[in-house]
Amino acid sequence: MDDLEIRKAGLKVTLPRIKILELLREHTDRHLSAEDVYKLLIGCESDVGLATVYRVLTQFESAGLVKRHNFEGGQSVFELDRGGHHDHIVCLDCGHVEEFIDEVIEKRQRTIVKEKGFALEKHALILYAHCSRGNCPNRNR
Amino acid sequence: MDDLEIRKAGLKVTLPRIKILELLREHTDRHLSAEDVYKLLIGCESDVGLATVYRVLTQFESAGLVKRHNFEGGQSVFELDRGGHHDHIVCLDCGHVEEFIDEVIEKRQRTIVKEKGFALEKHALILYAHCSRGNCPNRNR
DNA sequence: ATGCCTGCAAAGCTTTTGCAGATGC
DNA sequence: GCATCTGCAAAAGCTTTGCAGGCAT
Repeated sequence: MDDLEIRKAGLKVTLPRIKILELLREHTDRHLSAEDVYKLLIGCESDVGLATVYRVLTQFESAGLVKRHNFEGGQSVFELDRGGHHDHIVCLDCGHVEEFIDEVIEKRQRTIVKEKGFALEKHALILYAHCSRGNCPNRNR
Repeated sequence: MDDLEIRKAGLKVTLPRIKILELLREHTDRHLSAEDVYKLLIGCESDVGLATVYRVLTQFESAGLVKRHNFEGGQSVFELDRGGHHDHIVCLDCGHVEEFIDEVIEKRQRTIVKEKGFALEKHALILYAHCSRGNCPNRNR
């Protein structure tokens, strides 16, 4: 089914693209940086260049397959775009990402922006936190 | 009075530091990148190196005089830290920054994080928007 | 006088780009 | 077969660091 999504995006179905999409599907618990994807591909015996990873991720972003986020720490991270908007809780210890959406917050945002005389385009809400009691369920990185 | 703040931070009172603090005070409507500060200093006949700007801003950040934000676009931007926490509305056209704080949103955030079993450390909420009807009051950059 | 600061240049990181060869369609 | 894609290497931004001289105290 990966093929179809890639094809729909107007891109040729190549091994790097299939692999990268696959990886993103497998890691929904933690958003991956380009470097992460690159290392995972190397571990998978797949021989893909870092430049290609960046190119593919950027293309996927343009195609709406993927969303790019700028969490703290310089590196961009990527997640599969499954349509619905949501915000993020990021664990500062393990990088685990939890998604949420809260209508109360969404509504307040719209109200605030309107009050100030702006037209809201998009927003980024990231809650930096620690997994409960230090025993992170996902403690890599 | 700049002198006092710098001294309180345990830093020597030097021209670059005074100038940079001064600039940050003058530009509260738009957060400045290190590059912005550098260019403004050059325009002010002050001859300060870019590396020094970065160093001073980082020192100010450690001292709690300044806050660093990662808005979209790779570059970090800096604002004077006047104590209270607040979130930001950033105009995508002109870079104008409006601050706000909303207790409803703050409270919801705490609730959500607790529900998910995390301990909130901090958060970043940025609303990207357009100034009303395209006639940005501040349309530099 | 001493130790902290500064400017310059060089290096570090993440990300992008140019190009020749490879591959999908 | 042709256009698109890939890997490599080089380059491009932003930021940090090493070092020798300069300045605040």
